[in-house]
Amino acid sequence: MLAAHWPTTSEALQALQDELSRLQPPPWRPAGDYRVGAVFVCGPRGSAGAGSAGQPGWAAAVSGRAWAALAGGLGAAYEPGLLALREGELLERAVRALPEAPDVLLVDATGRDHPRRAGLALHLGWALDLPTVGVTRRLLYDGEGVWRTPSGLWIHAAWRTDVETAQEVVSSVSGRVRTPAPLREARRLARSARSYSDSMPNPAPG
DNA sequence: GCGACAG
DNA sequence: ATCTTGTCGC
Repeated sequence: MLAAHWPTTSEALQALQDELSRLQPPPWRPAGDYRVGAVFVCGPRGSAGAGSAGQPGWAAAVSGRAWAALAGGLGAAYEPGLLALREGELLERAVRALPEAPDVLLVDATGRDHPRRAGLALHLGWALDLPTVGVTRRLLYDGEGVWRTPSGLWIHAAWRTDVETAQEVVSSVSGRVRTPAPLREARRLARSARSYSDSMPNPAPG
């Protein structure tokens, strides 16, 4: 139910975030051969700042060797604490387009480090019923539930994950480069989808 | 009034 | 987020 997962007003989102922060889903722990996926969304090339409601967007998700990419619409303009209004639905659709879900999903967003303790990484995990880990360049609120990688990224406990699990998951897919491999791949695919759209003729009106 | 503020 | 520019290290 996409609509119920992603409110379209800040009041409704804040109310949902308050509810999500109180949930206590069973913790997930890495075991055996587990698959780390990732999802990424980007806006139009050349756009900067907070953007605006209704801009086009592109999202891609990866899980092992499988991937999916799609074009869609971004929601509201970006506002700190309300990123779900802008990116939530597109992220969910990209992950659902995968032929098989990963065991745990990396998301470019925070988890407990949020004014209402329910950042987009946590929210998306709830919406997808999938354990998630947040990965960001900067903190949002107060650094609750985060671990800092040697390369300076912030790793966030999110849906069904604590800081230790988040660290273990990210470390298992991190190599020489700063960004964890699945996230790099999802980012590459989303931007590739954007380039493809840019190369296509405009759709006929009507 | 100013800057800061996940992406 | 995205783009540009510059700098450092391999």
